[in-house]
Amino acid sequence: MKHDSFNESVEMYLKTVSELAAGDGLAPISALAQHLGISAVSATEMVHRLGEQGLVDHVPYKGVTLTLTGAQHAYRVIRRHRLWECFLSEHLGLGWQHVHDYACQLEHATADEVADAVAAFLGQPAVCPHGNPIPDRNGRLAEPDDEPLSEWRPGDRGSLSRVFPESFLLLDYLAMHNIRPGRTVIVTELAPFNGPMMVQIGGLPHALGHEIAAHIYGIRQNDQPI
Amino acid sequence: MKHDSFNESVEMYLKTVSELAAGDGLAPISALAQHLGISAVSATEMVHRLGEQGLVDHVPYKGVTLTLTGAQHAYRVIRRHRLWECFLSEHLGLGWQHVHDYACQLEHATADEVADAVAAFLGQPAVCPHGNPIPDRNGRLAEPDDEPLSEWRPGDRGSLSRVFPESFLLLDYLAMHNIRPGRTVIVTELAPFNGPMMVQIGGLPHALGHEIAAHIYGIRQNDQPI
DNA sequence: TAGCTAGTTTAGGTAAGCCTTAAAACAGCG
DNA sequence: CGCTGTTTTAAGGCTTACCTAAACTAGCTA
Ligand SMILES: [Mn+2]
Ligand SMILES: [Mn+2]
Ligand SMILES: [Mn+2]
Ligand SMILES: [Mn+2]
Repeated sequence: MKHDSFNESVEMYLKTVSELAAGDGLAPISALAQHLGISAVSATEMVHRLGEQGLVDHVPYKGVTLTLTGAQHAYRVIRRHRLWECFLSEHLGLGWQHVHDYACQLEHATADEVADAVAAFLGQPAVCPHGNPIPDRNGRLAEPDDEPLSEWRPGDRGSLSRVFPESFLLLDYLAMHNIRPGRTVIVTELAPFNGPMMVQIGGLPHALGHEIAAHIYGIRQNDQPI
Repeated sequence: MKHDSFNESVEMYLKTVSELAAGDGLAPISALAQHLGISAVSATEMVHRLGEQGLVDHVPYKGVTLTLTGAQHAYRVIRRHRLWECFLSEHLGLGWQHVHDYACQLEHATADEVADAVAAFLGQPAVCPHGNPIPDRNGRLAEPDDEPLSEWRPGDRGSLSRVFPESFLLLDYLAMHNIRPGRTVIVTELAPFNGPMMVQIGGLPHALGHEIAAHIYGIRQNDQPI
């Protein structure tokens, strides 16, 4: 193994590819660029460098995937990120919507020994405050089997599991409306003409736009009693 | 106020100037360069840049001091550093000699709100695990009135207050010999020909070289009972 | 099937922070 | 006053991570 730690920039690329490729498996460079707030040209360039280092595979004009090595490093960063989120939220009392950004800084400045010690301090938590699973120290990540609310249908009921991907604007909105993992949810109506999804969360009615519904995941339990 | 946060490089320069200028008030560029592990030419270059930004004053051929603005930023970094040290050492159980280096990474990735929350979590500690004072949120630092052991004379007694400046090799050595703030100390002998200083620390005899004795501070209490 | 367009890639360029080597300027000392 | 070692300037380069402008696909649409 040549490198063992990378700089912030590389880590953010790997993390972002991992997030964007979570669904279809191929992260378009434009999405990468947009997500990282840089130009597509710069992203292409960086992807080449990462490719030379064996961290990503690039299919020209199609997109980027992580290699095994790349994925391992990405998961290490994600682990540190989510562990810090737990600490900041549970022990420092910082706001649910803020800890994501604070952790995004700390994740690049955390030695593995520190991450392990934080994990022990927290009691080896399984998920971050936003419900996303925390990889173990070997970079193994339990893929949750929930579904975005956008795929639920009227009548479906269950409980919210996570918000993904996380972004301040979305988290802030959800915090304001008291929407978070653990809350019960019932889909009451799907407005026509691609309109919003009407739901009840924790007993209160909400209208969720497409964007939002696609980023909130839940576990359907239609057979459960109300 | 133009900037509010700086990058790691700038922060390390400011912090290092603050440390080196702690005594005489003027940090020679050569010392800066050596401490940061870069060439003197590069350090000069960077000092110019920092000067243009109003963070340091440079007296050619003499050395560098912090401006008021520069000092404030330096103390903010030092505050974050020492707060993290407390947390890592007291709550995560990481070794006294290791936390300095871990904190040196975290100090550049910590928002002020996080630092304040850490301080509150820790109960507003006054000193780091190595005995050095923690600046308050306004960057005010209580200068301790202790003296390096190198200035003590045979017969002097008191208690260790701090290790300064901190470096892994020194801290590791001290940890190995159970020498740390709070321990009682008695100077028993000063070996001739500039030899080592013989002391008793926590009841055990030690021979301290010049380097080391100059970096360990204590408060003399010759009038105290043994 | 040719043409368009959105997305992608290449070409060429910038700034920060580093580097080395060499020459010039200075401080402190004898 | 002149020597000597330290400090600074000068010159030329390197790497990383960005940029804009221009050329180029891929894949659809007419
Ligand atoms: Mn980050
Ligand atoms: Mn999270
Ligand atoms: Mn540092
Ligand atoms: Mn310390």
